[in-house]
Amino acid sequence: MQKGFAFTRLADRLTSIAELSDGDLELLTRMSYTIGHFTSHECVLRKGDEPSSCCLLLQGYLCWKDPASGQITSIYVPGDVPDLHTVTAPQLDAHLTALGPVVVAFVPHAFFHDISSQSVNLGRALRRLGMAETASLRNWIVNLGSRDSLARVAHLICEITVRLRAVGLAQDYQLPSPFTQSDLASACAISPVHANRIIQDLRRRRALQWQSRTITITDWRMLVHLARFEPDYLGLRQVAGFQRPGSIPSISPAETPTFSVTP
Amino acid sequence: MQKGFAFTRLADRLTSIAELSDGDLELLTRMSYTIGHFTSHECVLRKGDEPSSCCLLLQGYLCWKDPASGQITSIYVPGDVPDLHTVTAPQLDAHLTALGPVVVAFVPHAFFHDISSQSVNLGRALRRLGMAETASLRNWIVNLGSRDSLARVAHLICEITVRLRAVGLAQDYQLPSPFTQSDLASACAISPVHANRIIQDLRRRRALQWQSRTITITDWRMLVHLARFEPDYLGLRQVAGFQRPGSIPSISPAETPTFSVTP
DNA sequence: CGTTCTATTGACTCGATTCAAACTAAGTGG
DNA sequence: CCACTTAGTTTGAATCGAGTCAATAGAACG
Repeated sequence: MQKGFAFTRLADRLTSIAELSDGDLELLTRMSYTIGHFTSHECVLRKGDEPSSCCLLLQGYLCWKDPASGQITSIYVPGDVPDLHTVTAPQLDAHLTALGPVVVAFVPHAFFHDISSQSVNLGRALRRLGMAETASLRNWIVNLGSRDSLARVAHLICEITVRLRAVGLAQDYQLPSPFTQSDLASACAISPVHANRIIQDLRRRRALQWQSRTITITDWRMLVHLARFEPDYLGLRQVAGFQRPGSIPSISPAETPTFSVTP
Repeated sequence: MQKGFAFTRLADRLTSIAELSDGDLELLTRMSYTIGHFTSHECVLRKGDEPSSCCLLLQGYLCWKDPASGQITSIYVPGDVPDLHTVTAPQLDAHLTALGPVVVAFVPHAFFHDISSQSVNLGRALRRLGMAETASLRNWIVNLGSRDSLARVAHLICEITVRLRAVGLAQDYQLPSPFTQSDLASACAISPVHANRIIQDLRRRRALQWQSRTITITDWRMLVHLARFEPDYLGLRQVAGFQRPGSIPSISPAETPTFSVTP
């Protein structure tokens, strides 16, 4: 992993939700961190911990998991800082768990204090990062509450795809899926058996493939439609294939790829 | 409604999650606001609005409601500021709706800017308010995802009760319920018919009464047990009848009232 | 005093869970 | 490199919680 990788991840993520100046980027390069590696289902942080640094996710997926029920309450992609809130309130009320192999950068709380005091703009960007999280939680409540299991699974896959693409990953609508179907089930609040049936359904509809730990979306439009996915809530400045309300549509239709079904 | 009522509500709420100095309280008294009244199911704010003030709830209940599905994603009690996040990102992605008659104070964004720049302590208290909200959302995901409908309803009632008591209301375990059973159903993601059956079940178990727009909890322990309610996530400094982990139990058992069943 | 909203009840249906078993892929150590 | 072990996926059958529909009863409101 090349030097400055952590910087790139964080810069990409912040840029996806806010405009950063050259000065802001310069501040970000001063980030100090230590690297951590974790294997699937390993706890990066445990309920009750009071860390003095934050986890910047560099590679793989993390999730918050309620220890008592096993319910997953949110999922993170590279560039995310799942425990950013520990800067203000350190105590954790859930396990931060790896979904597949994971690489993180532990960044001292002080860094986030420093950059928000040195740049109003970065401070706001970090607050927006937190608010994007809140919006995402609300959206997930709507999902669990109002959509059937097919739509839930489709929605989760749509969300992960768009978030990966927002930081330059999954450009070709292929995403690593190192997590198990049971993990997916825990996120969608359905049984593992049912999750499997839903995935088979999505395969049968030729919306996606899922093999050798990779999901390949073969019909993005169908998936979006099944999920009734509207990515506004993610707070992203642009989403390929979607127009933000009130902004001038600047993305050509060609940006939404048309897939051929290759068996 | 007496003068300074809005101050009292906000001060009580902030005190429930953080210690405030006399100077902090002095700052709070400088709050300027205008009063608004709303009737049941009326929208206080609508999706897409970009308000320049926040809603401090003085009386009644408010909720965020997803317009498309009708799903309620969170409920607020007096002292709460449901749209505090609009200070940083004004655009709303849901309707803020009254559950029964409501009185709010509209407080300019500037006030919150001012107090957080003038008192580090108040700034942190406001951030904690936001984080209590996030924790609450996560908890609600766990509810929808992992508990059956009886536990969900019981949990919601437990949460509302504890939050009311944290700001000095519902001292006698009686709480106003100006909302309908359908509202409750929308929050718990169950059908109105089923909500009704759950409530009857709770009545049959003699856990509570619900009549003339009032809920009377007749067996708090049973309700807590049915809900598997653990109020840590609310971030309150003290909860009567519960000990905070790591703190010295300072509340005598007598603080948890034993109820006689009065038919 | 009727109109409207809310609560209640029963019958039927269906999506999703559970249980159990078989099958496959992925490690691990001899 | 194979035999063994473990983790993950797939399938079918039985069951159950919750939803829907429809009709009635009751409370609140103008």
